[in-house]
Order: sequence, then C-alpha cells, then structure tokens
Amino acid sequence: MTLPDPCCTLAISGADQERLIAMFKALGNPLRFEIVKLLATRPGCITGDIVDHLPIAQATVSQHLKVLRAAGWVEGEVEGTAVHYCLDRANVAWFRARVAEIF
Amino acid sequence: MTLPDPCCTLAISGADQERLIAMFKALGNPLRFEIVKLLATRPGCITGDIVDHLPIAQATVSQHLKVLRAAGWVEGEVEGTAVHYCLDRANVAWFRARVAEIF
DNA sequence: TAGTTCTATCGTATTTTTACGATAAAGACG
DNA sequence: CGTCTTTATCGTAAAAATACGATAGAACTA
Repeated sequence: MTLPDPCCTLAISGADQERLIAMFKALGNPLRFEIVKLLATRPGCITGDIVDHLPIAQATVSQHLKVLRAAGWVEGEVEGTAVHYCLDRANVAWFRARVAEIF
Repeated sequence: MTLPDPCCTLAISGADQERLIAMFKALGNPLRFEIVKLLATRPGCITGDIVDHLPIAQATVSQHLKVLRAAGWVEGEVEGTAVHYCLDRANVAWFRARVAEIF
C-alpha cells in the first residue's frame, strides 16, 4: 500500500469540476476543436459557413454545435433564418482561469 | 453566407493540436479526472491505492491509467510488483502553457 | 400565397468507449 | 520450489458517441 501523505491538492470539486470536465470532453473531439478554431478566426459566421468548412453533413455539424453550446464553448445568435455563432468569451475565460489555477 | 473576415486565430495546428485534443479527451471523463486529482494529492501512490479510492474494478482502473499515460497526464514507475504513479509534470506544464497561449 | 433558404431535430446505423471477470506475467517471500 | 501480491491484458457485453438522410419549422422573397 504505502499510500503517500497528501501534499498539494487539485483545487476543484462539485459543480465546478463537472463543468470543467464537460468542457474538456466537448473539446476532446477533432471536429469540435476545428469548429472552435474557426469561430476564433471568424466570429459571427453562420452554421452554413461551418458546414462548408468541415467534411461532415449539416445534421452532424448541428449536433456538434449543440454539444459545444451545452458545454459553454460557443453561443449562437438568431438572425432571421440564420444563426451566427461566436465563442462564449465568458466561459472560455472561466476555463482558462481554472486551468491556470489548478494545474 | 456573409462569412466574416478573419480576425484573431487560435494558434495551434498539426501534431500539437492532436496532442492537445488527446489531453482534452482523456480528462473529459469523471473517473480519469478523479485519478488525476488523486495523483496531485498523493503523488507516487500505486495502482491499488487508486483502485481503493474509486468505485470501479481493478481492470477498469488499469485501462483508465493507460489512457492517461498515453495522453501524457500521468507516468508510472515500476517498483517490484507495484507501479507508482505521478502526474507527468512536463506534459501538464505544456498543456497549461498551450491553454494560456491560445485561449 | 408559394417557393426558397437555413437550421434543428428525429430516427437509426455504425463505431467507440466503458466496464467487468478471468487470466497471465513478474516480482516478493516463505 | 510453490505461493502470494500486484498489475496489465484479453475477451466480451453494455452504453455512449458519432454520423447520416429525411423532415419539420421558421423566416425571408417573389
């Protein structure tokens, strides 16, 4: 056994930990990472632009956008029939701060 | 369409991007996150200690440790029949730096 | 109003992940 | 040597993620 004594801790738990894990999981997919990259470069582009940029069907892109929205990476603003997507700056900043803090 | 002009970029690509995505994916699982947390608190503890700390079977813990090792989050050092696990400090630092840099 | 565009959702097939028990391999100990 | 401890791997079952075509709904346009 020889379980070592506790030293430093990874200071996160509860709801914050779940939120962080969900953000990790969402970005742990190449296509979703690519979407986030595209939105960093082209903030405000619409779903169709993202579809044109990726080798997958429109339905699949829409599903990935839903995951990214739920995790807090992106947000969408409806304008007519189109939806403009941007990075969710507040949540991205929260993520960056947590990573800087705990690792 | 109205594809917006490029502004800032998310400055990562190629092998670095794949490595980062793999680290995101590995930590996007509650049990693996818990293992990393435990190793932060108890560096050098052995597989059996981790098994005692989690509600899953030994074979499953071993599988998760393999994923974390492959992603670069942890490293194991053999001592007799036991294996002592620690965070992979170099890779964790690399991850922290990339996150600070690109987001 | 009828037609077009744009996006989300539904239903479903395929692939991947997660979990387990059983087993194997390697070192310690008598 | 045989036995015990410790951990990784194998085979496999169940659950979740990923992908697609089809469709629905909402908002423009003629």
